[in-house]
Amino acid sequence: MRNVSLIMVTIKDIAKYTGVSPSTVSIVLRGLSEKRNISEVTTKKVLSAAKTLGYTPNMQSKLLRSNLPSLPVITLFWDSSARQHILSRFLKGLQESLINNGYNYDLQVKPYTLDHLEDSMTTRTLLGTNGIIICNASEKDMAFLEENDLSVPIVLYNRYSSKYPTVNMDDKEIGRLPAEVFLRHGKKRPAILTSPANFNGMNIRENIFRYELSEHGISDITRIVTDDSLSGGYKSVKEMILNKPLPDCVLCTSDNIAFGAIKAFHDNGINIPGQIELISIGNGSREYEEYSIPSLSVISLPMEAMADACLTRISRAITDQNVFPDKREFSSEYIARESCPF
Amino acid sequence: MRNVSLIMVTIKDIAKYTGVSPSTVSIVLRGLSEKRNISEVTTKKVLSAAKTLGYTPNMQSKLLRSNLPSLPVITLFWDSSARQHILSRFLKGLQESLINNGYNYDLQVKPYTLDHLEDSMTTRTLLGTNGIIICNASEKDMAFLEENDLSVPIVLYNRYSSKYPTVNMDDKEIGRLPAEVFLRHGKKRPAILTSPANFNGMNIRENIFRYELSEHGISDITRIVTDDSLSGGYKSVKEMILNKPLPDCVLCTSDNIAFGAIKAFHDNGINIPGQIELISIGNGSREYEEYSIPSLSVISLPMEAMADACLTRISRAITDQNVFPDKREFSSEYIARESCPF
DNA sequence: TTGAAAGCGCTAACAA
DNA sequence: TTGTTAGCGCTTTCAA
Repeated sequence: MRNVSLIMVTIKDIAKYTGVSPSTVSIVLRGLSEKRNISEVTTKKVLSAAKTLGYTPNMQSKLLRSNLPSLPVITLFWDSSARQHILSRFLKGLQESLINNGYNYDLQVKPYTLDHLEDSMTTRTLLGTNGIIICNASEKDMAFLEENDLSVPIVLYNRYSSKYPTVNMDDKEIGRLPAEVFLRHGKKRPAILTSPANFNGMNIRENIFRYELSEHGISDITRIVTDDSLSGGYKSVKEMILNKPLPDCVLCTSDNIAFGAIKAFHDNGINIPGQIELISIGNGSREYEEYSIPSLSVISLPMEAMADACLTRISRAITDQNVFPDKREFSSEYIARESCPF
Repeated sequence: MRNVSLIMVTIKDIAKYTGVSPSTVSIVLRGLSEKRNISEVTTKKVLSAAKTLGYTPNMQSKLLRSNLPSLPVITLFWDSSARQHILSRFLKGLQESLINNGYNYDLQVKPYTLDHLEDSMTTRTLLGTNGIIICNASEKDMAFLEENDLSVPIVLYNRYSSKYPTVNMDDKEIGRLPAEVFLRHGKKRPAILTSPANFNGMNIRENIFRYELSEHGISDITRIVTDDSLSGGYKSVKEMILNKPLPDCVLCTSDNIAFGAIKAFHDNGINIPGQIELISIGNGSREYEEYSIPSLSVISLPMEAMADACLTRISRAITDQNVFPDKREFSSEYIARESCPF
């Protein structure tokens, strides 16, 4: 559509093109012609040149020249395909952390497409930021991060790495807790509704879940893989219903899947928790969990605390220069609500 | 906590402090000591000086110096207290628009606190961006925008102004549509669950809703104001139930309120849509509307198209210099689902 | 009414 | 092993 030349047009170019000096161009472009007594002829000449050449001001230069104290910039790379509510929870956590810790940073969010982190991490972006928090990197994105030496401090949220500081939840615990609940309730026929594992923590969670159950003689677990969405959860339950016997308890690996599943059970006259108890790995919004029908029992993830931990680490990396990749792991807890009481 | 000096420490300062030249400092700080044969003594001296002085690199300078073609930056100012899912819908809309139109922009999101847009729009931020999209500005934020002449092109989402280009939905239509549905269904005792109007469109919607109903002899409308959240919706319905007679139809001004209301009706054994029909102004996620129990009938807002329109306007403002404040208004539609069929 | 020169913080080339 | 110099794009004196 638009012709984007790779070499940017500068004030100098306009000056050369019109035959006036750079300073005059600068004055005109900032709308100060009148105040500075620039002739109308010159003004028009410059403005039209700017348009034809496709001038866009270089904001770095303006900033540099402005001599304003430049706050360090922290960039949050966010997988924009993530349909969950996490972003708002995470952002809120970050902002609270900024305030509580008295940090003085300029926070910005850069959406990126899963598997294409590399494309978003241009040299320009790297040069333009003092610290980076990366959320939900895919395996492919992780490979990129592991293989390349980026010049900016990076903290990984919910991923493991020996190269970068990481902030995680205890995935083993996340798998163990729901198993314990189901066992305590004497359940015998569990099912797990999950989406393709786009990070290894998901495998760990599921494996520990299975392991704990198998330790108590339960090894026949219905497993349905779908996409991480409400429609995915809905479809997988419909599929489940075709294959009797029904499970007596279900673990959903995300709130999206859980809400879809609940709707499907409801539509088919299956009572939650009467016939089937349901627990979700609570990666969504608290309120949406509390006000669903029935309200959703979850393994609650400490998103806000994790956001704070990410910020602390990045801040440390920015102030101290040399940082070793530490691993912070947060604990989760079971929150019993209607879909699986106690 | 941390001592943030307002004047930033530069490489020059470190040079003066350590008695070596700026270039040496630069080399050391970028970890090139070995490659460039800088002595260990100097290296250590510089690094420790950087730490004690609290040096953070000025990224503008790095960028400027790097000579990389600088993509124009578009900043999305987002009210971070907004609990809705809109951000993800809006962002997705923006990104699709970027791709579809072949725009070459660097997109960034800046969260801000409602009523405090002013604080986020620092000179620095303004200088650092080529175009701004502002979402959900409060009345106070709007006053700030109207009173000040900012140097960067701005487009307003979901707000009106004679100063800036705006992208809106047709608020009259949004008020009219649900009224028409309820009238068509022969409803007599409507209620409206709403939150404090933080922009005038909300008043317009409600006034037209009331007007349309009054035109058909219905002027006794239950009205409950609560906060825009699920708990708000829940509370307001509990309050409503105390004051018999119950309405026979309810308009919720946001999905959050609607979901809370639905839960409250459910908990009190009131059938939706059997006893009460419910319509929401659908500012949330499509999927969450579709898979709620019952699924939510909404006035559907064309978020993605609006995001595209915002981007088009900003792009136009960036390329052409002089732009007049046009007003684009999008049409909404009624989507019938279970909570109010037909 | 316009232009020349200096400098914001940083780095690369070259000199010492 | 380190320093000097020039220049990225822009704006602000000051001079013409």
